[in-house]
Amino acid sequence: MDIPEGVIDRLPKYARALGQLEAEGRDVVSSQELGVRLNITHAQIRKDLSYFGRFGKQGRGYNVQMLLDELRRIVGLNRQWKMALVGVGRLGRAILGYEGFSPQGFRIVAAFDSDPSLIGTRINGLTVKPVADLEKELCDGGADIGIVATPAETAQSVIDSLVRCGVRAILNYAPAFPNVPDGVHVRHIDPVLALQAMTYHLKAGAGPG
Amino acid sequence: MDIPEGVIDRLPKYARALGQLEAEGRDVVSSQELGVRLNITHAQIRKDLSYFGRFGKQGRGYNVQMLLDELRRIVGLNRQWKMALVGVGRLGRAILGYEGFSPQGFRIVAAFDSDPSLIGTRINGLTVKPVADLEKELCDGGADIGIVATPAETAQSVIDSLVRCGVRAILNYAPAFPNVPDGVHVRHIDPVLALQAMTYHLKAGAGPG
DNA sequence: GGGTGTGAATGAGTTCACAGCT
DNA sequence: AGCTGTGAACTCATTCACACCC
Repeated sequence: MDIPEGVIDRLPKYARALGQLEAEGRDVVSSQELGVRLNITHAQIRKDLSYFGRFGKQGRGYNVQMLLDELRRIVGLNRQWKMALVGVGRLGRAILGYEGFSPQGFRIVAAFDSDPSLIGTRINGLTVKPVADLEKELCDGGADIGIVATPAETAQSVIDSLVRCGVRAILNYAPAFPNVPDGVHVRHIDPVLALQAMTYHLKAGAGPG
Repeated sequence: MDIPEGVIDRLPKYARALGQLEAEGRDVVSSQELGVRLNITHAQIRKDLSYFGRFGKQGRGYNVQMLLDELRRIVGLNRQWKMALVGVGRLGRAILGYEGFSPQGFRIVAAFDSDPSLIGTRINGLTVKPVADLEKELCDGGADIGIVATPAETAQSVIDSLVRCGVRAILNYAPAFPNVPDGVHVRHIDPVLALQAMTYHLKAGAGPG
């Protein structure tokens, strides 16, 4: 069975909202209420969940704890993921210092850079290694996910290296669109593109859209 | 005429690629070649551009400089945009220090926080102001775009304030999905959600998808 | 009554394929 | 020959609406 990518994108949102509901001590939630929290229609939520099973009770809704457990299992949030960071410039250091990853099970276990003045330095408990050693260090399954925070010019070769090491998921902060083989997933974090997509609407006038 | 959002998202990518081609000294480019650079089909590119006009020459392709100018005009990249940052914690300071905005015409002109120990301090040439003064400071058209880097709990109220000041575009780094009126555009930067959407595929096995 | 699960209907977006220009 | 621009075909995703269950 093939699940639309849009569905996959929403599952973590559901999990996050359910985590909040759990923290609020709620036992049960309806697709309606979940939808209001996330700006998603209730029909959409039920349809999405129906790809994976029947988790609700008619007339009642979903058990918060149970649905949260199911979603964590489906999305793969019930384990630790090891990440390798490439590029320890200004942006890379901010990523290393970000406290939001580890509570969600994402841990940066290696950091690489090409700048000799950075190599060997310790940042947040991690020693920066030369990017030339990336494949040597990582190809024994050292990381599940790659984070690329290099200049655009080097992103493709870095990603090629990561892919050769079996990395099949890449979070790309570089302003570039590298090619990857089938089965490798890339997500782009690009605030400038996000801003530019919005300026189109700002420029166009006050109307919605 | 109503333009699909996916088209709007791709226009800045075209502009970026054309900027690179220009820097490489290229005069002409085909939809085919542009597509290879961006992992977008040539039919898609031609269709996207056709929403706005006829910019190419059959048998030849697109004039790089001319198409770049047109796209900049369409997307609104040919002017300066003023942004207000709310939340000057660890993440907010990284955003203030990011060098990628100003070359693209995006300038942070104000920074707000609720932490008394931050208020009044200068960061990157900007004095941090109390978030309580946001509407007073901004409602005279002080900013076109809001950047929200607060905790999830305060994101909604901050965004409400920004919207009351006429801000119609928000770049949201907070892990929250606030409600905004029609005509206000929100883009979410959420690396954890991006990672979680990928772990679904990692967990599922080695196949593509 | 209230809310789920789901086939059917609708809608949106992408790809095809080709006429037409250079 | 080469490449654009675009209606038509098609694929994919969302919404509707209702049977069914609590």
